[in-house]
Amino acid sequence: MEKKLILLGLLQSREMHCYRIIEFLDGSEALPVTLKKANVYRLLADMEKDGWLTHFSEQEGNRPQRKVYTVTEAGRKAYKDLLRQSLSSYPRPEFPGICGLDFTSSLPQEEVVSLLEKKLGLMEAKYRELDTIPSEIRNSHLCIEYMHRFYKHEIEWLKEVIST
Amino acid sequence: MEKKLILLGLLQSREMHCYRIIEFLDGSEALPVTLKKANVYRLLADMEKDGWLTHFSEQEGNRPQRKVYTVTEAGRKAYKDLLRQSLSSYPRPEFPGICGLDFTSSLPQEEVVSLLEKKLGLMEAKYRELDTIPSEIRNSHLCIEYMHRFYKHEIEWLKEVIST
DNA sequence: TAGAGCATGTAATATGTTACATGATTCC
DNA sequence: GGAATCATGTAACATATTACATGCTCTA
Repeated sequence: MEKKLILLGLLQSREMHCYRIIEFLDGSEALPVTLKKANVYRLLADMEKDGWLTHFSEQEGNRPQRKVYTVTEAGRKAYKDLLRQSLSSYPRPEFPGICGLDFTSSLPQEEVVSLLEKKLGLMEAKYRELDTIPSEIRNSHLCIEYMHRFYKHEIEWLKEVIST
Repeated sequence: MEKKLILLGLLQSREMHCYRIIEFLDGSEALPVTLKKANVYRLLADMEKDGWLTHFSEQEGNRPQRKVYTVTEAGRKAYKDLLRQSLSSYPRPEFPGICGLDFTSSLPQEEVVSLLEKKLGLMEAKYRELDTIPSEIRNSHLCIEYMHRFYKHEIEWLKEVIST
């Protein structure tokens, strides 16, 4: 469970409440998996139920109370286990984006080309976004570096496909 | 919804009952998304509820009855819509497999290397599997060709990472 | 002083997976 | 003739997303 791994990793660097975590992650387009709000809430609750986290409540002014989570000893153990598993296993990657390519014969050629050009534009936007991250950061964050390269190949490939 | 697209594509080439579809897909490791049994059953039922499919029942000997699905006119329309959307959009790809790489500093270096070598082995197995598919098939199925290349880059990259 | 939007979260729903059920058939 | 396994599917559970709720604070 990669998402739990990420959350444990973050919370070990500093304790946070859920909203803060989401703020943190939602900004970063550079994350290799999606982590949406409601899901983060549930994951934290689950991990607390499993004894990996504890929380204390905090209140700022009249704002709603919020739960600040901390990693427990069991949580640090679980983190290492998850990490070992993540590093040694190879979950089937998924490419929903390319499923359509096997059915292009159902549409007129020119339409396919114009649709794919739209897709290409979206890819390039993503790439540019990662490309603006300074390379010293990319180099210290393998995930970002990975995605940077991925999009590059992706774009090359799609261009090749379009020109056929 | 890529999965529905794939199912509609298949069923348009020939009508089938669910078990047959699963047989068909489960063999092919070359599919770009996962499609598990129970999920296929649900997706077919959903699409029938939406009027994209109809079925008639069939029975062979004393075997359990089975539903043979056919694509309706509305289904063919939906198929084209899904296809257009699939070709023109670019859903965020996910790489759960690499999340761990940003946390390698939590484990001793040698352990990380040996864990990653295990991962590498799994990648290579996947690659070889796709590599045995004859290249004329790969060339006519862009999805397969795509994945073939993907794994190749993936392997190169991980080797590079390990050697650092 | 009303409406926009932040801060914080829950509920309802959709999607996907694992485990179980059940009668034939085949295999030893 | 009992054990595996094929053929067909359902039910229970796990995971993830979208929509909604609610009380502040700021701005026009």
